[in-house]
Amino acid sequence: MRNDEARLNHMLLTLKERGQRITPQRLAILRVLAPSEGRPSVEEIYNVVVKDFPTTSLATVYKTITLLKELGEVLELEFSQGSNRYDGSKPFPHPHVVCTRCKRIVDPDLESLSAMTAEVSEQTGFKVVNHRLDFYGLCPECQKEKV
Amino acid sequence: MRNDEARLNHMLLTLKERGQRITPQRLAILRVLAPSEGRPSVEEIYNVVVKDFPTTSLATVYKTITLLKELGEVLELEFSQGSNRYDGSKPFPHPHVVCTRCKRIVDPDLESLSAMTAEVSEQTGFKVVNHRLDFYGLCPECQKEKV
DNA sequence: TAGACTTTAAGAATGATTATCTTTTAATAA
DNA sequence: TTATTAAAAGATAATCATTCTTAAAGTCTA
Repeated sequence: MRNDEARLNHMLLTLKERGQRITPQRLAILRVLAPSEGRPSVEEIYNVVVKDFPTTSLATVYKTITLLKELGEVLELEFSQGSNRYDGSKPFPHPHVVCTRCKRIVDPDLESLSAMTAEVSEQTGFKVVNHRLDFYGLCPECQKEKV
Repeated sequence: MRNDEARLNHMLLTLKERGQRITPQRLAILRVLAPSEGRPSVEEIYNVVVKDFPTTSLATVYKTITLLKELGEVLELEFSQGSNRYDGSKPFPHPHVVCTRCKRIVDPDLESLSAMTAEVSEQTGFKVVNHRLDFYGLCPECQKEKV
């Protein structure tokens, strides 16, 4: 997909601008994160990268992710149980819809989001700068399944 | 507050109905959870309970929380770093507004919520059964602070 | 009160993440 | 191209919330 390539190049540019080195391991990690299909966990990224660079350490993946987070080039989806997941494709806050059965994640495009953010500010006086909006339920396919 | 007492009684009733025992430790835990001011962590609940029952174990608090979650009497707020927090006062999904500076949490009453849920269903075909809607930003007081 | 079953307490185990420390390497300039 | 050097990688230990295990204590019922 053309878009993934653009994301990869953008991430590379950001690293260079900040004086960060482009190592083979980092490039391999970026290649996994740029499309971010399935929003991989650190473990999953590691499993891909280790095929090409067998000496890669989990610590390297963790450190690269931390760097990318600081640069605003990856979105961390936190889960208190199980591992966190990472989206390098859309590294800004956005709503998710998660199927609790097959674990599929969809990014809806919600017109009502700006209205809700406005309502939050108006009602609480908060200056909203970030959000985590996740909806959980059954996707169309899983609704058809019996059990 | 009258309301806290009603919550406590409701929780006790639920436990009894399900054939669960009301032990002194459990009662002490419920007393902390019913008002849920500050949405305490397991550690914080433990620190209160251990004053009256010095032999109490952290495991007991964890097990009671697990039981209450199963009975739908407490809402778990997950955080991948730091501990989870628990709301026994409003044990159903509801939006939060969190101050990233002073950590204060406010429950807004959002009219736009039903519209957004409808938009999610319409657009994705998901049957939405749950959500986690958290907004992060600065509360009015913290906006006034300089740094 | 005895017996059966729960719950508690204490500490070990787990698992994701972070920290530490040594070795290796990418980027720069001679 | 090579030497230099600060950054990054790799290996492994440490951390910390949570879960598990097992034995002792408590609760309820007959």
